[in-house]
Amino acid sequence: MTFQTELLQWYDRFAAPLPWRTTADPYRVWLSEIMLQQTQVETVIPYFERFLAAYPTVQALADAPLDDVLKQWEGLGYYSRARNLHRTAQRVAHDLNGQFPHTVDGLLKLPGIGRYTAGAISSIAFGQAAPLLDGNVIRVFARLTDLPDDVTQAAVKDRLWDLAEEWLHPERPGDYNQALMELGRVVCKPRHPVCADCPIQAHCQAFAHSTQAERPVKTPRPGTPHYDVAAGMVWDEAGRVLIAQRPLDGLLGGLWEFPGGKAEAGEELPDCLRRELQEELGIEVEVGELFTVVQHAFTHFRITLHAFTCRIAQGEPRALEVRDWKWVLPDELSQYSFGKADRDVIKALESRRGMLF
DNA sequence: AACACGGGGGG
DNA sequence: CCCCCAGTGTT
Repeated sequence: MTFQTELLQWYDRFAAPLPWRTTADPYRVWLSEIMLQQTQVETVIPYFERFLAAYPTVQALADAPLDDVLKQWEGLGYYSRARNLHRTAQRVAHDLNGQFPHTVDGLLKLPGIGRYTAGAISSIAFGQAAPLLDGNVIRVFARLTDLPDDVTQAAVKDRLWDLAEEWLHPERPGDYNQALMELGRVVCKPRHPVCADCPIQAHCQAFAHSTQAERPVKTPRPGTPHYDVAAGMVWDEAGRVLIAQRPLDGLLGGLWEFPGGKAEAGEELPDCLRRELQEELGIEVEVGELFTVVQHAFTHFRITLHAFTCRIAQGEPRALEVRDWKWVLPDELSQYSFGKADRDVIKALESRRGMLF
């Protein structure tokens, strides 16, 4: 029996009842696939449920303000996904008569849909014979073939894409693709693969050679740099705090923050904060006490965020290097989307306010 | 081809 | 602390 047949039999018996598997509705398949990019299944499930309740159709999503969509996305990361999701919803709703393209080539034209996601939607929602390759499939294939090559190299990935196409199950491409990924998630795991439970163990070259732990081969990534960041909690006479919205492009694009920025080499944090608030908002501030300190790790660097209490000494805020700014009451902060580090600052604010009474 | 882009989970 | 994750877009 071919490994494809055995894999599908296993999938038919043991497939997890994930919320996006209840129907083949292209909208649900698309939404789940965008959320699942670089994000684990367990993390996605609650976001998917909430998002679908807020926006039951692609039309509803297209009609929503981007700020609301970003608020729904808050905490999921890679916020360009939310911006592209919104753009694609508007394209589908307004230009494509509410219908997603069925083919890989058609889907690839939409923002946020690359080779993987186009293959996933095309095969799962529309039954097209389209291959896909993600981190799970790379690992499964690298072990099946006991691949000694570095899978972080583009040429090696190209060969794995060829393999994905060659090995595709023509009658059930969507189920086969999902079965491969599910096998990688629950059995052929990165560490401690459960080979005893593997339905295609008999086909696995790495199992035969006992090299599972050494596959796939990857070049280690370099260590991440660290930065100190100063942020201002600028208060006015009415007890409101100043928040700024980041530009749409770049890190945490479109999210709100307590304004500030990275300290330059040798720069004192209060000096850094005064400089940043002058550059971004055109205000002169008086920097007060250190309110709280938060550690946070991004993919490519780590930060220590130092949040200072401030007051405006001179000037009114202007949107010089920010998309927008607002004075808000502490109770209103929950209406805006923030990155994790700033949410930790807000958490410290809430716990300290509770202690006052 | 290399890099930017979040955050949570697990060893 | 490290690595991993249902990748995409830009340069």
